[in-house]
Amino acid sequence: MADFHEEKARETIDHAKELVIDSLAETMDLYGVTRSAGTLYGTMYFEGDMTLDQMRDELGMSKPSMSTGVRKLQDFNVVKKTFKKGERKHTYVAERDFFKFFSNFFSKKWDREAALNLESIRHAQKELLELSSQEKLPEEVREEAKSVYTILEESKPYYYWLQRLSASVKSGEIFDLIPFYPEEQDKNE
Amino acid sequence: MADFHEEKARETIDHAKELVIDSLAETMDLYGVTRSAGTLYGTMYFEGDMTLDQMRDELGMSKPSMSTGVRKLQDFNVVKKTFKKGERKHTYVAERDFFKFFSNFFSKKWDREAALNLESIRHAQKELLELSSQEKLPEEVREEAKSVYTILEESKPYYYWLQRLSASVKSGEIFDLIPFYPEEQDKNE
DNA sequence: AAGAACGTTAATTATTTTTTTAACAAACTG
DNA sequence: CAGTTTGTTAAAAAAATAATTAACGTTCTT
Repeated sequence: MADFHEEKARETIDHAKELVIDSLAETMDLYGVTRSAGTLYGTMYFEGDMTLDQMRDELGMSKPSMSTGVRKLQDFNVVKKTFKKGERKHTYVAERDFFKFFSNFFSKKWDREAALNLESIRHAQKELLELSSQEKLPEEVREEAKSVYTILEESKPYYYWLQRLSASVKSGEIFDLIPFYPEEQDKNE
Repeated sequence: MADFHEEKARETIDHAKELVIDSLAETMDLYGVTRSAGTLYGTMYFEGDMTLDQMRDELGMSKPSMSTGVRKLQDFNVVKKTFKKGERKHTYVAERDFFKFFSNFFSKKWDREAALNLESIRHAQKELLELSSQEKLPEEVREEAKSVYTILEESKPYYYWLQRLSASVKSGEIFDLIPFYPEEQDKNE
């Protein structure tokens, strides 16, 4: 009888976890992480260190799926390989501090966004500049080239800002500017 | 002969735009926006107000695709419907200020993340609390329930922080904390 | 050194997502 | 008010993504 209750209780705990795992997965889906990777993350979040085999058992999926899922999460900087003494299988651990999750995840994305777009802007402006110097071209075309050049130039401050935001998030400075707890007033105010 | 040069020049301008449109699309892909929606955004970014037919012509895709693409971008808060006098067709405009793009896009996502997870945590904790009060259960199970409850409780500050970050981004306060231009020193420093 | 355990890669299959064509509904025009 | 034009919804086709099984290479064990 106690076993029956105990069994039901364990199911309830698992259900509670699943509720949260699902919403974590949906959350990550918002940012373009697939639901299954999100579910894997959520599972690791509650479970702690896991081997690929444990993940397979827990999620009822194939091992290669776990392997690729883990790598994807590593790419997002939210899962790390751990070294567990005397354990032959590789173990992985999910970042359980959501502040660090946020830092790792977004600083990576933002850095990439800035690098990617600044690079394409650089190339585009180079081409446009060559046009502007060709005096044979009709004024209208040169104006158009100049105009696009300017639009691109004016977008640069955003990417520089994004890089600073990323740095602020990486360094933790952002948590001074916007503190964890509201009562933790900004010292500078 | 001038026409030839002019034609080539226009192609070069288009190519320059495409370079940037592609990287904008890749950027948006980073955050889970499909490449085609990203390309549509990029096109609108350079083009300004556009009708669905113009988009179709520009991208060489079907009109329903444009319709759904535009709606998706509207859902992300980065495209708005515009009212153009004497124009029967609907027109849409992309947010060209990347700071506003950032604000609109991420505040929406972050608000949703917080709401979603706080809600699931609420439900999960309710279930766990009921277990904790059942004194018949083995100590071990009650401990487990309590432990999961605590983990969830401790994650809440993150979501509250995320809501404040979102508010800060929505209000523009973030741009005081992390200024557009580095030389624009924080007044409070 | 041979065999087993483990993880990854490759190829195939399955599933999901996206795109298109076709049908429809609403709003405008004369 | 009949006929267009415009935009969206629905159904079908196409394309892209994800998952599985099978094969492989590496490392550990004995």
